[in-house]
Amino acid sequence: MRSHINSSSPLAHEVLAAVLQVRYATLRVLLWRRALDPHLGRWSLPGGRLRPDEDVETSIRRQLAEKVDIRQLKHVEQLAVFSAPDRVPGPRVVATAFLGLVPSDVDPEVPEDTAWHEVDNLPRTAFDHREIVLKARDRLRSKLSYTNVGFALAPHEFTISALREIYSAALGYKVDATNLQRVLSRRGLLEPTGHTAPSGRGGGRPAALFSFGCEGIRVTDPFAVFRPPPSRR
Amino acid sequence: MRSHINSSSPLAHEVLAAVLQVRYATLRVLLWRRALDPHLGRWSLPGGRLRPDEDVETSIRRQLAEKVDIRQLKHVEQLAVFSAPDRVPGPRVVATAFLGLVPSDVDPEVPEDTAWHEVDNLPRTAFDHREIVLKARDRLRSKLSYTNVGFALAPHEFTISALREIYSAALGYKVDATNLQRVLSRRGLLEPTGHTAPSGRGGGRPAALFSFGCEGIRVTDPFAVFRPPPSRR
DNA sequence: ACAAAAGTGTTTCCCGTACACCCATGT
DNA sequence: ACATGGGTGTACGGGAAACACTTTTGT
Repeated sequence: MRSHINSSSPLAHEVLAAVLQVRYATLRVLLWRRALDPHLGRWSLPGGRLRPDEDVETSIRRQLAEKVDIRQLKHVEQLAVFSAPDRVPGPRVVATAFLGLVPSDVDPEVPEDTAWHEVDNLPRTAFDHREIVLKARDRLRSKLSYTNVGFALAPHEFTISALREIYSAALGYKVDATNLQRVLSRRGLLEPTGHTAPSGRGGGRPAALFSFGCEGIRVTDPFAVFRPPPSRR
Repeated sequence: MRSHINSSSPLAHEVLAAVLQVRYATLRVLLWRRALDPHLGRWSLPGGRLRPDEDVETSIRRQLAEKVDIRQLKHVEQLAVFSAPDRVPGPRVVATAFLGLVPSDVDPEVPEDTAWHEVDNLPRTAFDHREIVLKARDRLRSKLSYTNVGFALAPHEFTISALREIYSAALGYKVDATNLQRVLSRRGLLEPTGHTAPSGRGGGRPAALFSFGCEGIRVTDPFAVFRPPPSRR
């Protein structure tokens, strides 16, 4: 029988975040170099202990504020719990992992011991952090296709080809600019701003600038199959 | 600076599971009546404290074994962490919630204080358990369309119309038997067993029996859009 | 014969893709 | 003029939904 009075086996709880950004046509993650002994010098995810008065999301936002300007974090979502008893040496720590997204146009001031790393070319990481990063990448990849998360990776204003670079880098393969525009337009996500970007060195037609109308994640393609019957009016 | 030595603010961690089953054309969840004081008498999710030597999935499987035959649990997956500081009265408890699925043909012996309840007509529940159940339901609904989770709700052998009842109950609206068969066949999930079911009281053609070939969850419709280019050979 | 339930065929629609073609600008 | 990159139009294919039609049983 379980009881809420019998408080057996308390343990520590940490929150970690894989903060992702697309830059230089690559998907990157924010890591910091450990300054303490277990796995000293290895790269690890930002985060830390859960405090008594905060829930996990509040906690990760607070802790990330030390690394990046919190307003630049356009999206945060729970990833999974990592709880293998030996996932860190010493006393047991259960971790709640998050996925965070930062638009590609911001270059946040990060502390000295912190740096961006290519997700597809990770350095040696501490503990199970590599696994967490890869899970974050996979989550992002699937959500790009059926939600509007793209807004959290894109600058406020962008050309279609810039957006194409972002989607391509995140997904790991080239997407067609034409169809990207068509799909996002059909879903009502793309708003023309009226502005245009100057054409590049070799000439070329100046590109129109767009922005994502909506803030906040939304499912845009909820049911691939077994759709509910269209609501009669 | 975070440290793995400075073990500040330990707390308790519990694991909970929303175990779902379709029966009598309704989606049901396994709840048990609390015998202890905080929220005594209210219905709550099975689960309990995480032990020092187990990860969360091992823990929930162990604890569910007290309620249902573990072999009947066809699918288990993490749902989310619930961590509001005041989610339970008294000392703080963080919960990792799971979704569990049981096929519709098993009628497990459940302890006396345990019973199935309609998900769409829940009784008063303890703590935040209602929220957890609804989240489990929503997760199941979306996964039915792009994965093969259906296998975890269906009996080993079934007719298409029986399967239709299951999908309809889980999704909350009628699905077309014809298209259900076509979609699942196209995805290579349905295997004809060769057997047929006897026809009902009013006659009617006897139905062919099918089974899901695969055990274990698989994504069957990975990318709605932005598909990777077909791999050249 | 008739009703009932299962299964099949056909049609339609929509979405995503591929690709050819047109447009605007710099040199 | 011509190269360069942006944008549009069109045609194709596939998957899913809707629904009529056929098949097989019981009464």
